[in-house]
Amino acid sequence: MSKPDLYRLPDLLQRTAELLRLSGASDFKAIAYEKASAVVESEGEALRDRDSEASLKELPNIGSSIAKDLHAYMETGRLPALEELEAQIPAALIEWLDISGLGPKRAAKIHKALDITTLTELQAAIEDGRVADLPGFGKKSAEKILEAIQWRAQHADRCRYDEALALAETAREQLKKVDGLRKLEIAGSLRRCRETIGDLDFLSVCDEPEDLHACFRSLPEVTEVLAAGATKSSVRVGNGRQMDLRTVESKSFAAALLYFTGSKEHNVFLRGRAREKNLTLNEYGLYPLKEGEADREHPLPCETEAELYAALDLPYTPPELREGPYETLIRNHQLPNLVTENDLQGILHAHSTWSDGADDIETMARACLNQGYKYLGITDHSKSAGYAGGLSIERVQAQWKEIDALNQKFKDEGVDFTVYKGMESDILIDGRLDYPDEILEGFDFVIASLHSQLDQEVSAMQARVETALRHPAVTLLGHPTARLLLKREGAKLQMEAIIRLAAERGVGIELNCTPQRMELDWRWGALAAEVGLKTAICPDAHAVAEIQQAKTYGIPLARKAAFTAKRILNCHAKPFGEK
DNA sequence: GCCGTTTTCGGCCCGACTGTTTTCAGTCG
Repeated sequence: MSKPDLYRLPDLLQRTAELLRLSGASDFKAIAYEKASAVVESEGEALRDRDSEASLKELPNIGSSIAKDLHAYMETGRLPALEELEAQIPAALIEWLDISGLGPKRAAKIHKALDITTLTELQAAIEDGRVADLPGFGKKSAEKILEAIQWRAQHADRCRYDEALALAETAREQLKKVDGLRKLEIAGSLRRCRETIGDLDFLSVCDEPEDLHACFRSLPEVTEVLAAGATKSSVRVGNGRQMDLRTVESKSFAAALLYFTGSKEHNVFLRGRAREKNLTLNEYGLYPLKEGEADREHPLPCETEAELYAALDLPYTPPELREGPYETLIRNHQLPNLVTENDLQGILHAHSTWSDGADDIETMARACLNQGYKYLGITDHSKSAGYAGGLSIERVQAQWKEIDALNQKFKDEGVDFTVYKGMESDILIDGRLDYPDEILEGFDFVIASLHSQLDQEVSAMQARVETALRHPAVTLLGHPTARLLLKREGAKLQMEAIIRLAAERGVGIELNCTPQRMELDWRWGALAAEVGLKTAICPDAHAVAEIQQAKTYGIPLARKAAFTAKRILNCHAKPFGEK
C-alpha cells in the first residue's frame, strides 16, 4: 500500500477542529486539534520516522488521543476522529462558518432547531422569519446573517495586496487631516505583507477620537457602517473590504500595534512567552503577574514594539515574519537579516517593445538609471509566445546588437550602467526551452517560465518543470505556478521537490512581484532558506511605470519569504558573477 | 484534548462590540 499523503494531514486536523466546534465540543478541544495541526505541519516528512503512537506522543501538543489518531492515519490514510465527526455533521454546514457574524455556536443552534444544512436553506429560513424567531436570535441578527450571505455571494472574501495598499493609503491621507491625530498605523495582514488581504486595520492615538472616528465612518469609500463605538469603528468600503479603526491611549500604542498586527498565532506565542517570564500581555500593555493577576498599576514602560520584544527577551520580529514557522528562530535570536529596499542594485525581468513591452530598451534602461539602479536585465518573450510577440532567433540576434550598442553608448557617456541580455523562455510542453542550445548560451541569463498548457496532470507538469531546471542555460525559474491571485490557481506542482532541485542545481526561483502573481509563494520561504535557494526580485515590468513594483511589492514579498540580500541575485553589483 | 518545578484536576490569551437580554452569550480579531 502506498504511504498516505502527509501534506493533507494539517488540513484534516484543522477540519476536525471546525467540526468539533460545530458539534458543540469544548472550544479547548478544538484548539487542541488546531495546535496539533500546526505541529504536524512543521514536522513535515519527518513525521514518517515516528512509526509508533509512543514516538508521536513525544511531540509537543500531541497527547495519547491525537497520537492514536495520527498513527491510524499513517497506517490507513484515514483519521478516525474526523470520520466520526463527519458521520454526525453534514459537510455543507462547514460553509456556514465563512459567513461573517455566524459562528459555530449559532450555526449549530440554527442547524439543529430548524433541521437545515445548506446555505440556500439558511437563506430561506431567514427570509421567512424562522431564524429570527429562535431564542437568542432576533430580527436584527437574522438580517445581518442574510446580508453576510448575500455579500459573500457577490464578492470574493479577499483582495490583492496592491488593492488593499492603495485603499489604506487613500484612507490614511484623509484621516491625517483630523486635528489631534498623533499616531496612525496600518496593522493587520497588510502590515504583515500577505499577498491577499481580508480586512484592513488602522490603529491610532488621537486627542479627538470622536472626530477621527466620524471622519473614518464618512470616508468617501464607505458604503456601510458596521460598528460605531467610542474606540472602535468598522466600515465596509466599495470593493467589499471591511476596514476597522481603533483608537488607544498613547501608552498602549506599542502593545496595541503588536496585538493588531498579529498574526493570531504570533500573539498566542507572545502571550505564552510573557507567561514564561511571569508577565502578562494584552493590547494595552505588558504587566507583571502578581499572585496570578495582572498588576495593571505597573505596566512595563514599553514605547515601541522593539522594547516589548526586548522585555520578553526576544529579538524584534519584523511584521512579515510574524506568521510561518519562525518561533524557534525567534526564541533562539536567530532571525535572518531581511533584505531592504536599499539592497536592490538592479532590475531583472523586464520586457521591451521587442516583445509585449510598452517602452524601448533604452527608455527602460534610463528609467532604471534614474532610479539609482546599476543594471537592467531585459527578458523579452521567446518565440513560442506568439501572443506576446515572442522573438525569432533572427530577432534575438538583432536585439543583442542593439544591447551591445547601448552598453557602448553608456560607456562613451561615462555612465556606469549595464544592460544584460536576458530571455524569458517558455517552458515547452515537454520541458524543453524555446531555442537551440547555441542560442541559449548567448544570453547573460535565462528565466524559464510556464505560460501555457497549465492544466497538465501533476506528474507530467512536474517532469516538465524539472527538465527545464536541469537545463544548464537556465538561471531562474519564473513565476513557478503561473497562478493569478484570486483568479487562477496555477499549475499543480510538488513545489518542495522543485525548490530542492533548484537549490541543488544552483538555479534560482524568481520572486515575481507583479501583484497578480506574487510568487514564489512566501510560504516556501523557510524551506528556501534551509536549502539555500537563490532568487531575484523581479518586477516583470512591461513599462517604465512598472519598474517600481520591485520596491513596492517585491521587497515586501522577499522579506515575507525570509530572504536575505545575499541570496538575491539583484542585490549584488554583479548579479551573474563575472560572466 | 493537552499539560504540569505548587496542580493528574482545572486551567487553557483576552477585551470590545452587538444584540437580545435585564446580566450575558456569541463573535471577532
